[in-house]
Amino acid sequence: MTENLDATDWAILTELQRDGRLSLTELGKRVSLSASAATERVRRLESAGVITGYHARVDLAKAGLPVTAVVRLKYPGNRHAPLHALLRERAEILECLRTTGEDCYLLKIAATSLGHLETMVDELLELGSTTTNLVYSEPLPYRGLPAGPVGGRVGGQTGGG
Amino acid sequence: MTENLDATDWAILTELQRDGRLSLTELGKRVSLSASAATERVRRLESAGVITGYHARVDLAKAGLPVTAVVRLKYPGNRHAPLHALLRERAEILECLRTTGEDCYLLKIAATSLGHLETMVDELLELGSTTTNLVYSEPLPYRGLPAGPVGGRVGGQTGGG
DNA sequence: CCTGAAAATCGCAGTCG
DNA sequence: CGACTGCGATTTTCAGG
Repeated sequence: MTENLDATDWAILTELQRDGRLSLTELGKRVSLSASAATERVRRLESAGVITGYHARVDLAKAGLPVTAVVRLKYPGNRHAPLHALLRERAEILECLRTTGEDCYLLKIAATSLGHLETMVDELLELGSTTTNLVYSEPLPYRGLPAGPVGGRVGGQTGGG
Repeated sequence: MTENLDATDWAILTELQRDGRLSLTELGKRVSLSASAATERVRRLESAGVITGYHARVDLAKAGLPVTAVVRLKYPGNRHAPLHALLRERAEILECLRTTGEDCYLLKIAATSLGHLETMVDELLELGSTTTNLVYSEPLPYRGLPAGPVGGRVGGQTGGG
């Protein structure tokens, strides 16, 4: 499952999470590898599915979406189709997690205004009951994963396949 | 606030959100601009703070963090310092949102195991009471913002302050 | 915003440890 | 088998229109 990443792989992941547009030459320098060696490592991480993609991050407020909210959706029954359709259709839904607990789904929504958010919530209310919380701020701007096989390997068994 | 983005800017944002490593040449082609014009647009979006960065996305499970959880933190009083310290210290905390509602903070945590998650939650319990939900799956893999000044400009006033 | 040339980078070979 | 070196193509960057 975990593709057995060594320290160099982790260094690469850290750098590319920090700056996804890093040239392979510069990346090589930072992890003490030649450009071609770094390239091969990166290609391997990509095809192994460890790196799933590279994306620009956009400031929501500056892009005209000053309202962010977290909506929890309590979804009776198991008919996922309508929700999935909504996820595809409404690009304002930035993220959707299916979770344990009373609320089956947790959605992160960006809106142009409270009115806009209200419209979005109304659409969700056709599926189930919702709990909405506005987002004041994001105290954790951005950061990648822990750099390396995380220190806290507590209770290590991840379910020995 | 919103830096007055035109259709071309939005096209650029869409492309770069989909593939952050797109060459400026290729980007130019896709938005019908010369490479240098595309470059200037991108530079402008970057320095205006609309594009906040470029990041590689990593598959959590493949990187050895198969357990993801959402933890809501009910934080009595207004002493933010200890939490902020924890956010800096613990890279397992992927995201932190300060929200309205009974729970002041919402955290997204990645862990190597349930035991590891338990340790994380214990640390948070020193700050306040928590509600934890495991994440089954993420039905919405990745997607950028809505392409353009969002259709639903409903109730347009974003609160004139 | 486009054209055009210099510099850097990328991708592909080949070769060594 | 994994990592370093040399050449052609592409891309980036900077000047000028």
